[in-house]
Amino acid sequence: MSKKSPVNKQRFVEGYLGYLLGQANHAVYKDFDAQVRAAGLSSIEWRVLATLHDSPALTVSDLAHQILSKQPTVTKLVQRMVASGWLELASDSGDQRRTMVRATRAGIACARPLVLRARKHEATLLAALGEADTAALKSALEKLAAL
Amino acid sequence: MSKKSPVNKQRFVEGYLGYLLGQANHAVYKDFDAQVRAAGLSSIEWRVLATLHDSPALTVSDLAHQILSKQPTVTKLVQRMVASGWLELASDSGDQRRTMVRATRAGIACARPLVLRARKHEATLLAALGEADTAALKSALEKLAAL
DNA sequence: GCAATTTACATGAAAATTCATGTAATTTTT
DNA sequence: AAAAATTACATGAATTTTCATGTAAATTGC
Repeated sequence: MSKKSPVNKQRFVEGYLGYLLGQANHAVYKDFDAQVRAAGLSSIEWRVLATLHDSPALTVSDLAHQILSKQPTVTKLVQRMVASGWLELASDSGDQRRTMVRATRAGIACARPLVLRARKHEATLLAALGEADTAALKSALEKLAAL
Repeated sequence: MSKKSPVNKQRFVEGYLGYLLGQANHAVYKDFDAQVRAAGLSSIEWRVLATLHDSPALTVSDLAHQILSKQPTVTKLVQRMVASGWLELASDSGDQRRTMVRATRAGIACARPLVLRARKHEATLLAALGEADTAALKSALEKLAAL
């Protein structure tokens, strides 16, 4: 690995917010990813089902926005997930341009145990952080996300 | 867009740490991304140069680890960036298996103005957060990244 | 010091993503 | 109400990423 010097900010990326966020994100996600793969999902498919399993149908664009991906990516991802039986499409009677996407029973069934594990995993992490830090962290992240 | 209800945690992803981190990460990165593209870099190329512009040569694996990517991805990314003149390769006399990667003058010259802008961008964001929240945030993120 | 194992990277084929653009439905202008 | 502009999504081609595996160098065990 690499020797860890205590608070060594020689290099730009050390301490840089973008890098810290990326690292934390990656660290948090990495453990859990194994469980996602074991359930037969890719990371992005998990994000889709985590979003849709307890949500009414979303448009392709809304879904793309929620999972932080681009519209063409999601169009094709959704097509694959429909073929896999995890999602289904419907049209919006009010606006024929829209493609409404929702989870099927199978998709929800696939997501549910993962959601439970995700909650547990999060609880473990947050317990390690402590309540005070957790509250501060979530609040700061929400502020950042809101710009 | 979507109506914002105040603290509505009906849906799983709302308030979920993985989602919050992803959102914050995305929000922070998104503004800045335009400047990266304007400098002729992709996001991942920026990460490489941000890492290498002020660092001694790294192995391909170390670089992959630092930019949170996989080794084959980085091998090929590096090959492209060598062709673009931003990186150069060297061998390690002690271990012939290694490929050492470092930024060229051109790569450093490309990165430097972006680094300045990244610092400014970060300062703006953190100013909006406030000093206390900033300290708490960075500390919590470091803890998370350390597992 | 040789065989077995591990480490570091490269690579080919397959899959996913992205960009640019296309098409159709809706909304806005005038 | 027709034309213009915008919105929502799909798609083809090119690029990038990923997985599985290959190769060569270094390390470990005996």
